[in-house]
Order: sequence, then structure tokens, then C-alpha cells
Amino acid sequence: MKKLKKDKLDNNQTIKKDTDVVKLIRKANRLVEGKYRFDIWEMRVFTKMLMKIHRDDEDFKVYRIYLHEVIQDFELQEDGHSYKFLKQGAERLGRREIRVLMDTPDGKMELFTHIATGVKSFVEEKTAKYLDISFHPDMKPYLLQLQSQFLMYDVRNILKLQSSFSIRIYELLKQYETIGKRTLKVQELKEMLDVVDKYPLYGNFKQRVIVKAQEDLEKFTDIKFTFDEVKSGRAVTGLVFWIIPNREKQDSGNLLYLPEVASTIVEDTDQEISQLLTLTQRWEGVSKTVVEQWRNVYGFETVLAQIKKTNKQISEGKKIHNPMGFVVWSLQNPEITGNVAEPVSKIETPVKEEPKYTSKQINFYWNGEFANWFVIYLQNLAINCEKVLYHKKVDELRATYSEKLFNNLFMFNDGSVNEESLNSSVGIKLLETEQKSKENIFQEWFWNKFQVRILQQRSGDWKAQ
DNA sequence: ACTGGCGCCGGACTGTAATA
DNA sequence: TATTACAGTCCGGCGCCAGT
Repeated sequence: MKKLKKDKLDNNQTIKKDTDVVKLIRKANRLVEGKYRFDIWEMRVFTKMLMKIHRDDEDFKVYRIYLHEVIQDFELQEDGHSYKFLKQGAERLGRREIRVLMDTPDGKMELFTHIATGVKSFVEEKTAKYLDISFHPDMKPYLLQLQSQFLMYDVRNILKLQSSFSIRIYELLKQYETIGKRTLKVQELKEMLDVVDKYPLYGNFKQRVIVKAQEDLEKFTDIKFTFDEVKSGRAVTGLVFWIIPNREKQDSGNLLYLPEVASTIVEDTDQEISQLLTLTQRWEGVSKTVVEQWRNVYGFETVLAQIKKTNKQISEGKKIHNPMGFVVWSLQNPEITGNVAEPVSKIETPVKEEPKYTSKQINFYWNGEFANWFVIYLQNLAINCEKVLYHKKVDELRATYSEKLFNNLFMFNDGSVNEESLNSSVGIKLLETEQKSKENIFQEWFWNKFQVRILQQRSGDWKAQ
């Protein structure tokens, strides 16, 4: 089997007409987050099966997979062995078992089940080579009649990915596309990818799985990402992925991007949080972490009321430049704004009673609430500075980057300016002029919030003074 | 200053897919 | 079927850094 030359792949004109039809894949979030590993042929068979499910299907059928379809979809070339690979892939898939969380009356349980059953292969010399395969009945709640808590994306995003790890990471990040950020423990991610016993060194895992996926996603899919490492001492134990739309791919005329349907994590097992997230969906800088913290500190009812009020004011035409900042401010200063009900008493609120000054807790704020706040802070800094200074800083940025990179970072394809990212970067330049660092700002922020002075360790961790 | 744990890097080896 | 290419894995050397 021979992959076509990459330059041919990138030229969408060569793709045949029927593959231009949008093919959407739907998977329950639980399945996306399940623990399993496929090799590349198993992944191809599984993907083909998913493509054959209709959204209204109430039960699984026997799905017939033709070799020529697989070859066309994955842009392979027939070489006489491909049917053997397809067949073996399907057979391995039939033996493969996965672990998925399931809800039962007794709470969450881990389901350990097969994926596919009834693999039969056929060769009709004159007509076609194909095989019949069906899903295991246990997979039904994860693939059929999905009403909520599921991921949907255009299958063409993953067809060109050669590594099954990259496909899994694409799915895991696509879930959180609207939120823009996903935090995972290294151990969690390794479990999901079923590589717990492999990659004993984090460096290897990073090099072969994460960085590889980073390259693949940027090259082939509608999202790309950067990531930060969260350390416990010196060991990397957590990862924060920052998910960015890959505009080059979205706008390439291939319609890979489905803004109205593609992102799905608005529902959560925690109904309160999902309600708050839904209401703040369109706001800049809101993440699950932030909303959770609001809820934990001020109580659900108070936060809900404040968000609703803010949304109402926006719809009535009141100019609130930064809704998130406004809500935080209103929550912190109810006596000034008169906007909010009294914070609910701490007893009613299930607050995690961790002391706020442990290294762990401080790092949590650094990566979560502060990180979001800081982006808005930078943007405000840029917006509020003098025009002349602003243009000077933009020129400095131009000088820093090549023209291509500058356009890539700060311009949309239609030639308009991406003000958010430009303002953030101008904000950073302004901080440099003032000889302030993100760390300084964090110390101030933390002091204002908790009246606790903090110090950054050499390892990058924070501790209370 | 010493030590041990860790990340990073590059090289070597292995197995599998692609190719002739 | 033999060869080639490459992904995945393993390992050792190096340097950093926190704890002693």
C-alpha cells in the first residue's frame, strides 16, 4: 500500500467527488475517553464502521465494508495485499476489548467489552472484496441515539492521520474545542491511550505521542494545540492543552470545520456546571475550572443569577467589554454593584476545604483562573494604551516575526486582524517595557485575592511565603 | 559539595508497513 | 519475496536541581 505524495494530498482538487460529502462521526464522550488502543488497520476498520452508522439508527446492523472504499477514503493504493491487511485488521478489532465508564443505578462502573462481532470476509473475484462486521451490542449506548454528551466531527479530519494516538488525541481535544483548554494528568492520558506499561520515561511519551500528535493535528486537522507541563517537584504529572482552531485547514475549501455542531462539551455530569458553561459559552476566557471555582466560592444560585443578569444587560445593549471580568468583579463586590444576592453560606456550598496556600493549590490557580484572567488583562492593557505606543508595539512584533508568521498569528485568511491575539501579544510587549513579568502579575493577583504572598521555586512551582 | 531523581537528546534496535 | 522506510521502543550520557 502506498501513500500518495503529500503535495498531491494537499491539493483537494484531486479528491473524488463523493468523498467531498461531509461524513460526520458521532461518539459518546465516555467512549472518546475510554481506555483502548488500536493499530492503524483496526482504526481504519473502526472508522469505516462509524461512517456507516446513521444518526437515526436504533440498532446496529451488519455493516459491509468494501476494500475499494477503504482504499479511496484513506487514499491508499491497492497492491494485492491490502485485502489481507483489511481482513486481519477487522479480525484483530473483533478480538479487541476496551474499558469504558458506564452509568448504573449503583453509580459509575467500568465496562469491559468487545467492540466488534461477526466478522465475515468475502472475496468475489469478479465484483468486489468486502467484509461484513457489526458492533458488539454493549457499544450501543456509546454510538446510537446520542442526544447529549457526545462528540461529533467531520471524519475527513482524521483520515490522513497515520498514528492512532494522534487520532485519539484529536478526539480528546476536539471535545474541549469551545472551552479552548483541557487539563489531563499524564497518567490519565496514558490510561486512555492504553500505554501505561509503555513509555516509562515521560520524555519518550512526549516525543513520540504528544509532539507527534501536535505536528499531525496542525498539518491535517481543523484544530491545533500547544501544551504546558504541570510538575510535581520535577516530574511532569499533568498536561494543560491549549486548543486553537486551525484556520488554515478550516478555510482550505474542504469544509473540515463545523462550528455549529462540532464542539460538544457543554454538558457535564455536573448539571450545575454545564448550565453555567452553557450560559457563558460566548464569553472570552471562561473555562470549566473558572466556573467551578465561582460556584465553589459564591454558590451556584449566586453565580447563576449574576451570569443571567450580565447576559440580560448585554442583550439590552449595555456595553460590557469583558463579561467574565465583570462577573468576577460583581461577585467580589456585591455591596457596590447591588447586582447580586448575598453569597450563600459556606455550609450550603460543598467547598473543597483545601487550604488556599499549598503549592498544589497555588499552581492550580496559576494554570486555571489566573491564566484565563491574564489573557484578558493583556488585552485590556493593549486596548487602553496610547495609540502611538500601540502602533509602535505592533511594529516591534512585526520586526520579531517573519511576515508569514506574523500574518499566520495575527491575521485571518480574509485579511482582517485577529484582534484578540494581536492585543494579547501587544500586552506582553507592554509588560516587557514596564519590566514586569507574568510571575510578578500573578503575585499581585494572588495577594489581592487571598492576601497571601507567594514565591516561585526554581522548579517553577509556587509556594506561599 | 555531593547525591539521586529527573528530563532531554541521540543512537541503536525491532517490528511492521510500504514498495519493488 | 526481499528490500526499504519508518514508527515504536529502549538505553546511556549529560545536565539540572532539590535535598542533604
